[in-house]
Amino acid sequence: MNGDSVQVHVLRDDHPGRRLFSLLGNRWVCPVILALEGGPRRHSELRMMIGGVSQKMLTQTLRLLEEDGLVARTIIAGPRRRVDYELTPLGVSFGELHAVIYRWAVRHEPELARARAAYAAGARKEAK
Amino acid sequence: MNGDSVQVHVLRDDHPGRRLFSLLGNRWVCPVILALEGGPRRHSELRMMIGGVSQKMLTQTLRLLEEDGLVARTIIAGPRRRVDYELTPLGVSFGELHAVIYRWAVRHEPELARARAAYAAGARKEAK
DNA sequence: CAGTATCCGGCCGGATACTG
DNA sequence: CAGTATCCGGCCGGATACTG
Repeated sequence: MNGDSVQVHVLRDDHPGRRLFSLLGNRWVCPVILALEGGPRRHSELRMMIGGVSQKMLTQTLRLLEEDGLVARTIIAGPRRRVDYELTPLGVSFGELHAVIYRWAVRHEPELARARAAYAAGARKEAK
Repeated sequence: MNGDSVQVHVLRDDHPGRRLFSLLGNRWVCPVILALEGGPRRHSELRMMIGGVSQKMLTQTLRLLEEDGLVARTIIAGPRRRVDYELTPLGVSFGELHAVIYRWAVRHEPELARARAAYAAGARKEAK
């Protein structure tokens, strides 16, 4: 609630939210989280669910999420080895946060589109 | 609420939230928004408030926010020309969203730290 | 299948010099 | 002051080849 106390911390490079923000900005983090909301998935299943992701980027993203404890990786040994990925409770909570942001985006989409159109149309003329 | 409908859209490259997420991940967007929550500021004031930002990055970030209608740029002509930046109503709303994310980060910080420590300590050994 | 290992072009962001 | 214009190194992410 106190804007000042938030400001002091958030302006620093290592504040608690920094890593979270960069996680949110990551191209594949949100798609992966969403794909996992339906339950545990294997690497190959995820690749098919998420269009356009390369094998390297998918592995990299999964490691990142694993490191932050949002995703758990389980190896099931046997004649046909398999590897499952699933959301941890923390990952589920993160998914809810994601939904909040997404809803904000959807709600304000018209305003955002209008602003961009105005800017592109040359609102910058008078600024120049 | 319906996870499926969100999923369908968010997996695409051009969904409404995409741009917002990349905005949140931007290194300087949040610091600038926070610095502007105290009222209109000039370029040079912002540079001093936000440690470590270069002149180029500050200008670039302000243009980005201006383009999305989160920040308004006003030129006050006169013998001593000056340029003010301030949050639009949309920008203020965005700041509130930011606070929600920040609070999530603070609340879950202990869990995140624990997960990272466990990962670094070699939770990956058994995975290898 | 679920990765690791390389190569490699493109973009991002910092430093520096210059302008109305 | 509030920028624009360049240069330039480093990292990010895709493509490709190889492995247990």
